[in-house]
Amino acid sequence: MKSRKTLADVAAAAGVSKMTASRALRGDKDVSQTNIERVKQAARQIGYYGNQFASSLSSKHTDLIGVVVPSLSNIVFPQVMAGVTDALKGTLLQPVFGVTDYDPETEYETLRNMLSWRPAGLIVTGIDQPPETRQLLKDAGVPVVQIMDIDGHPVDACVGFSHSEAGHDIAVALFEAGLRRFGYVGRNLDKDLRAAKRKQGFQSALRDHGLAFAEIVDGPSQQVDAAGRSAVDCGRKLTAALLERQPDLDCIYFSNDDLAFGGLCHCISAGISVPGDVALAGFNGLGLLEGFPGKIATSRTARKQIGEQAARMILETVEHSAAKMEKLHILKPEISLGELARIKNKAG
Amino acid sequence: MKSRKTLADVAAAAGVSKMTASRALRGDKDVSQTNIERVKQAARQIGYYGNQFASSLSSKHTDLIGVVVPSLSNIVFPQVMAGVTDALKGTLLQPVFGVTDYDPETEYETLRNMLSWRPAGLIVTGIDQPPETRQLLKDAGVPVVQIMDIDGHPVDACVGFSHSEAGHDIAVALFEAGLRRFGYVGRNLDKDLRAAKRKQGFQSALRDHGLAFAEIVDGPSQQVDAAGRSAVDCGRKLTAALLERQPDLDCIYFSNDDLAFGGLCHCISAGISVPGDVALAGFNGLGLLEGFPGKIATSRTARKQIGEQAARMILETVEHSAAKMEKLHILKPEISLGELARIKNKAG
DNA sequence: TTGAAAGCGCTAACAT
DNA sequence: ATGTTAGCGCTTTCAA
Repeated sequence: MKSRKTLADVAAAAGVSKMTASRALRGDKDVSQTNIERVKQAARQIGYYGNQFASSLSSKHTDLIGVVVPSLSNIVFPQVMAGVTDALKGTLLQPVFGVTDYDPETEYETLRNMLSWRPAGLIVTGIDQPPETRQLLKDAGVPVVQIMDIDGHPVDACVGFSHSEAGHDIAVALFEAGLRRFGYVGRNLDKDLRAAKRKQGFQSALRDHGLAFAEIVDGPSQQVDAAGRSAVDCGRKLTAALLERQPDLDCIYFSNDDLAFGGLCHCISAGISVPGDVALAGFNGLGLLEGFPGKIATSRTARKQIGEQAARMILETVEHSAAKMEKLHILKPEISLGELARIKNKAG
Repeated sequence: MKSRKTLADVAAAAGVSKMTASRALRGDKDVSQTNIERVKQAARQIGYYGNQFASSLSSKHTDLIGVVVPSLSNIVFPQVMAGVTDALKGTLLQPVFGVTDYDPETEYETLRNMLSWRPAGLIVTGIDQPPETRQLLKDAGVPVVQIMDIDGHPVDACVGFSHSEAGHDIAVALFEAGLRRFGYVGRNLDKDLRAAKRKQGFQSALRDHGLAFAEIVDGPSQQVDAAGRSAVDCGRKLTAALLERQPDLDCIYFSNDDLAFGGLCHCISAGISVPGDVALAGFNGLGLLEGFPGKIATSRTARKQIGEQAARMILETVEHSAAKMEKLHILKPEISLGELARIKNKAG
């Protein structure tokens, strides 16, 4: 850290005391108009831009909101981050992002590190942190919002929806559309707990109708490669493998839209009609699906809004200092059946 | 910022002085093994995790690397961020991200704000910052690496490639594959300077062969909507519009892969053979394309590697303190013609 | 409306 | 190997 212009330099240049300079720059009242201008101009002239360390150390106060996400490879999380960023725009707070790679140990370390920056609030993805991490969050002494999942016990506040319910609901919708022979394509389920919950919810709904997945294909849990390949491609390959083993499926549920879209790509290449021969269902409602509108059923998640809402909840708590934060905010995904809806109506 | 455990608490709990506690926690040598353990255990027991403000203020040193990207909606930038994160993993440095929404004013403010955190280095997307921003970067007194573009004058170091050359090169490759009637589909060109450079390079190459775009379609420059829709969808619609006006095109160049993929989706739905009836070319080499391997020609950019390389360059400068940083690192995109290559060989 | 003094929690530099 | 002293640059508090 190179030493640079300090408040003292500004004060000297403006011919006032450090305190007056400090007050003028922060917009404190009780500073004469003359001095405000004099100080601000001096600051600009000598290229002064403050020192957050000194400021925060002295004031015991920061404007940082720590945001922890599992991955940057899945576009969903950058979208959450964008939501947080947008909601914080124009406020004094600013987000600081951390990435865990779906690794609990990394998550713990990331949080410890964030706490050493004394953030004004914390937004953490997921609700199933290990005990030690939960303890860290509880003791943090700042508002904590867990996002994306509500199936479990939040440390404090929580924004998201139930993934097992989401899986359950789309299974019901697909069943009611007349589909009976289900297959499943997933990936990374050992680490992606929320995807696992969806699968489980789906299975439970099938059980209620005396059904089960006819076949399950699981992809590798390794990260996407450097070029970002793989999610769609993986879906394509797994779908090909699944349909080879079980050609008479009438519906495949995927752990997300990327995989489902890969499945669609396979079907188109192989001349399989979708959803006529086989229906495909994914999860998230990504822009990807707009390429073939209505071809893939999905649950549209409000991920950007989740980020916004979480940020707003922290904002409120910080501003009203009293803990008036709502503890639970559900943004339930909306099911979109696409072309299946027509088929369903015809059938019904 | 709530007041929490301090070094003094740890020292008291361990029965040593603050200095010994400080040294023990930071892994300084010249501390007895007994005390190291005593202090570390005391720290864990009382839940101490340091105060970066005090530490950095005192030591005049930070571990922060500021990383500024224009957008989170375009998966390319999260991939760059992932590269930076990976390269910094295991080092003492850590990234802090800022987003500009392609707005120069926001970029300036973001950088000012980052500088108030006295980062050890800065990674900034793009090379065409306005004069005031350039000045800020020059005066920052920390290593600065501009990424993704080398067409211009870097403030200091630079990692990326020439976009005009990239546009030029793929135009040549497509020309040599026998294509002659070119159309163009772009979006956001007023703000995305690099996309504009590619288009310009493409046009220049066409001119060299006495050709020009037969038709150009420009999409809206607004951001993607909340659900992340739009990039692929926009490509689909623009392609439909373009082909309606100019049905005899034999190739369409898109400002990126998302749009190109949308174009492919349109062609498949409309029964247009790709690349037989019309060839499509995009830019980036996204995972998207794996859905229909080889259907879309593209320039594969090494965006994750660019992030990694930029981070490594800053690491080196920081570690060797002397400015031994290489000033220019080119990671040229690799052209992939896909199925066009076969056609080309047949033709040649 | 302004300024002087004190101290935030830590570490560098100098003792011992 | 350990402790003491003196700040880092700012803001809070109190006095004028």
